Amino acid sequence: MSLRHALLGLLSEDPASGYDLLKLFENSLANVWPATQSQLYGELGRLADAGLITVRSEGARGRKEYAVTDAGREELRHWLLDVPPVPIRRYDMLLRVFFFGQISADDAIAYLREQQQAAAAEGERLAELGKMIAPHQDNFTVYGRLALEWGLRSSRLHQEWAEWAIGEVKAHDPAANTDPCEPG
Amino acid sequence: MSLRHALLGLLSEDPASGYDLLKLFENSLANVWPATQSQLYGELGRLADAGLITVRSEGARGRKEYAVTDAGREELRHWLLDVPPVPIRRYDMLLRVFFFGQISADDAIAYLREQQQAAAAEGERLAELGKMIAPHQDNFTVYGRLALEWGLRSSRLHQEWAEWAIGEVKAHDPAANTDPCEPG
DNA sequence: CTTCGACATGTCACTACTGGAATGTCAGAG
DNA sequence: CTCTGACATTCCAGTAGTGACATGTCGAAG
Repeated sequence: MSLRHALLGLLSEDPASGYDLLKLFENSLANVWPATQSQLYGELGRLADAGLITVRSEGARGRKEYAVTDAGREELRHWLLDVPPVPIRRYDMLLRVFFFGQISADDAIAYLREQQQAAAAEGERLAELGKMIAPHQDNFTVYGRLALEWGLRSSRLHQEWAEWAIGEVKAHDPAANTDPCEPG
Repeated sequence: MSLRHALLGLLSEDPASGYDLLKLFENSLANVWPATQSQLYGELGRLADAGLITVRSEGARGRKEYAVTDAGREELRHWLLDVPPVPIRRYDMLLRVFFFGQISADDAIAYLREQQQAAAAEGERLAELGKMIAPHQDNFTVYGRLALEWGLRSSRLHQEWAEWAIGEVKAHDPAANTDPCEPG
């Protein structure tokens, strides 16, 4: 139920509509907790039903501006301080590695190279994102940078690991010949 | 739908029953793709319906030993070679970081320290796991070690990042006093 | 005045995953 | 002979997440 708290957290900084929140999400929270539009609106409804947020005003085009209530703020604090975060470890990418025995060493290496490149691209994307966001502004941005740094380090880890893993696969099957520098 | 392929992959090495697979999962795939018992049995049924696996024999206590079919092996290869892995990025732990503005710097630092310790513990667990599994044996074990190394590096990343983040939080709020070495 | 794009919300069917309960078998220890 | 624990499967209700579709408003450009 983290989306619930993500919304509560965003609304704690500033009141906003579902549409606003969707936009805010895009280059911040979506990087650590993606959500679709339908999920977001649904959760806002449930949050309002539970009294954790309220419709502070209704604007043009059916716009509903939500604001967090005292109960909501309390719930957010409780989540931040008392609820241990659940480590989510589902790595499609690593799952495949277990089954490298089913494909050739060359195919395995090609796979790892693709992963390395994907990680590099992700690193670039995050670096770009870092340049885009203003120097500091609000709390949200300041602390978001901590998460961004995590992403940058993670991207580096992926690249280095892939490099290492390619070496391992080659060591395990010396016949593999994807390196153009070493002719047979 | 990765569980489907995880099962196909396991059965590609050796035929097994649902119960066997559940055990196999525990200290291997569960680290990169957890699954509950109900999910596993359900998926086996669907896999059999789809003709990707078959019941090769029925033993005592209703035991059904499944084996992968040619279609199943083909599906596994296809998944490994042609389907790009979906990066899953849902980090409850990082989500909370965005909302550090809602709690005190001391609380934020305490949170980061807990994360650091959790990562250290996870590292230990994986190191233990590495000692437990036999030197090499089958393909599955050999390549599983690549995933294990990823876990070890990831654990180190978490620890180092947490250390760094604590420094950042302190720099942002110099009043924070959780470091016993620097008296006020 | 029309059309287009941004604003804005809601709903639906589907899949994946969680957690728990129910049911039963078989081998070995006492 | 009985009990326990490992073996073994099935079902179910509930939640979270996905992707697509439906609906409608408003301002500005042409």
